[in-house]
Amino acid sequence: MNTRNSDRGAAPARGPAGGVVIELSAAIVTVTDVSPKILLVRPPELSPRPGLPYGPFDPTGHRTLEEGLRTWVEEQTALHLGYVEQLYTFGDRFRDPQERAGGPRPVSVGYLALVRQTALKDAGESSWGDWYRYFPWEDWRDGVPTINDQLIVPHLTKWAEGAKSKPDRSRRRERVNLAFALEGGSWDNERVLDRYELLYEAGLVFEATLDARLEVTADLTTIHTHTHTGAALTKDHRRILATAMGRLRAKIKYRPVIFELMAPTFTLFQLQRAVEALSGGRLHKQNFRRLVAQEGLVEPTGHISAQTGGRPAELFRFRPEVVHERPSPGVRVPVKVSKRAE
Amino acid sequence: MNTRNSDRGAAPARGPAGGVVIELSAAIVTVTDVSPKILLVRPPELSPRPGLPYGPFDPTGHRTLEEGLRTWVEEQTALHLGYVEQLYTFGDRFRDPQERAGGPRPVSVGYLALVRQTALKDAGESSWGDWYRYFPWEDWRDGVPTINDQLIVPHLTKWAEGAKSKPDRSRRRERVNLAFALEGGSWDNERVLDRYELLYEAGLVFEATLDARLEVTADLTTIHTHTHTGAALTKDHRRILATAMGRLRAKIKYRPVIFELMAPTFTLFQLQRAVEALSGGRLHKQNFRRLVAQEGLVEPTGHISAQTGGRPAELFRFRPEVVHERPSPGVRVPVKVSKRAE
DNA sequence: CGTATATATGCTCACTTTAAGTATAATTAT
DNA sequence: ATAATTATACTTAAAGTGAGCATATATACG
Repeated sequence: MNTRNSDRGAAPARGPAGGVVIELSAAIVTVTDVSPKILLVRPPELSPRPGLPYGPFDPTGHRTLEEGLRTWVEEQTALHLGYVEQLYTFGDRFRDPQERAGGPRPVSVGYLALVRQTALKDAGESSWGDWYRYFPWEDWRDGVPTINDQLIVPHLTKWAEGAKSKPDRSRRRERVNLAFALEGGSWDNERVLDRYELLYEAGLVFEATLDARLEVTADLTTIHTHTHTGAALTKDHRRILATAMGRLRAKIKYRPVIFELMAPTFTLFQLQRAVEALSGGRLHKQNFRRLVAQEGLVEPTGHISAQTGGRPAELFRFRPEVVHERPSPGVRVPVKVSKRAE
Repeated sequence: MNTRNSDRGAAPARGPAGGVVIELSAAIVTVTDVSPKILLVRPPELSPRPGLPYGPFDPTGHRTLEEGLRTWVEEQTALHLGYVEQLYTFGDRFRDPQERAGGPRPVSVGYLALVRQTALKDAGESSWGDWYRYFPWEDWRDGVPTINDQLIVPHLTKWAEGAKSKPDRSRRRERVNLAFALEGGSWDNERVLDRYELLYEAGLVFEATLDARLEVTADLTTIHTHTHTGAALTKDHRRILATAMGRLRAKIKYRPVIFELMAPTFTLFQLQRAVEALSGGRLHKQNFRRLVAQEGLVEPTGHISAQTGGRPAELFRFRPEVVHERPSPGVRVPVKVSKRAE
């Protein structure tokens, strides 16, 4: 694999100083067994942090934005992208610190891409990382992450109370309650971006303190490195990843995209593990099988799996016809949070 | 109001020939009584068709894309935008015919904006148009539109059978069935874009035949003007509007955005009419009130409305607290299609 | 004044869906 | 053998949904 960060090679789309340059960035996701993975590339010279792969948009060569994305991804990696979906276009000033040095304004069109678990090794400049390494507070499969109660919620509460005006305080408090399921609220696993932005604003993620330092208005008393609130990525790539996670978590509920990540045949438990990995919660096993069966999402192959300790399971395959039968076929399961050790 | 199409005035973001220029286009939506409205501007010199308002993105002046949009909209119109949401970034080659004449590649970041029904008259170069004028096949409030059965479905079926290869035919047939609820399928009011793209590919909308003519590969035997399949808009603006409609129809089901379009107080029937207008279907009145009540979306004001023939109705207001109580508060109503005269 | 008509609102009821659990089957590890 | 592990069938209580009936309060019009 030869994924390269396009800091070298963006020339075709680079405008004049004061101009605009369009990047196409990709959150390329896969799932191996119980772990959701994101493709990351080695950091460019300036930054010690890894980042999402991205490439330039070539207005003379690329017929569409998506074609542009597919082209450079498949050129630079051995990956064939299956499902591809545009996420959001990011254009905040200084999302790339380079801009401060007089570079052009980089506007990034973010994409979500799904690839099946491959035998690809981490090679060259790219590697697969568990996405909860960057979002530890999002993994509720083993109960509420300790970091939430012990670090994040206390800090966010303090941050909320630290606002200057009273309405500001109340607004901050409400945002924190809503995003982190305080005061009787329930955890919404799709609000990944909301939560990241709160942490950013409160200075609890490394990117925030770095950006603040560059603005020379930093309050350096509360620097938190990646050891506390997940590993950092370059520029605003963690924000893009948050957008991708939220979108994917939402999408599996009403479109059969989960099967873009599965092998051609699979056991129901493997399917459940994949959904749980992406959703960050646990599912009720018996209800899960009833659901996928009665939604017509899968059909039995007749074969049974190689045993993995316990009664052998039947192998299933995706039923593509479901798309024509139901209005919005997906794994519409209530992702329940398991109470842990308490 | 002084909305201007930015064909005049896009200079700040215009790159060199072969470069990229970023436009910010807005689907500005409101609802008056029973009619969903979209803000349109007078066509630029070249086109006889109206279009969405759009303006340039100024990389030196605008801090964020959304700020850029708000800035030029509020400069050029008297409108204060309330809810604003990024939709999609459109970058297909030749989405603007000007590009063929050697202009820069225009990439358009589309936004959905909601404004309350205002007393604003159609004035100057902009006007409010009922969005079903451009999508007559989407309005099922009085049963399935005649155009669907009498014109669209027969033509699309013929188009599907006209594909060269057998798998192509089958793919086309499936897309048509799914999008237009054929063969026992149910109408999904969110698939606005899917349907528009089918009509475009089949050459049933005016834009398609125009674009084809410009490519000089047109089959001009099947030109359909706006009288048959809705009025046309400039460039790809009908596609952008389709995206906005689909997104809005989806969003009202799980976010209380409908209240961005209502007056501060309203009767439940007015609220129902607004939802029906956007959704393009009818709702069961009694269940609708039960739903908005038990979801906690509204609260009574104690006042009653000025009568409009019939028993006076109580006035309600939005309950903003609902956002903190439920995971995804919205008007999650089954938009049923009323069977008409059959 | 009385009747038709229109809208508003409360309530019932059958049916479906959902969350959660019990029970049992078929395998591996020790 | 026995414990542990995974698979799968079935039950049940609670909640939600779709449809309709009944009644209340207004206007329009003879």
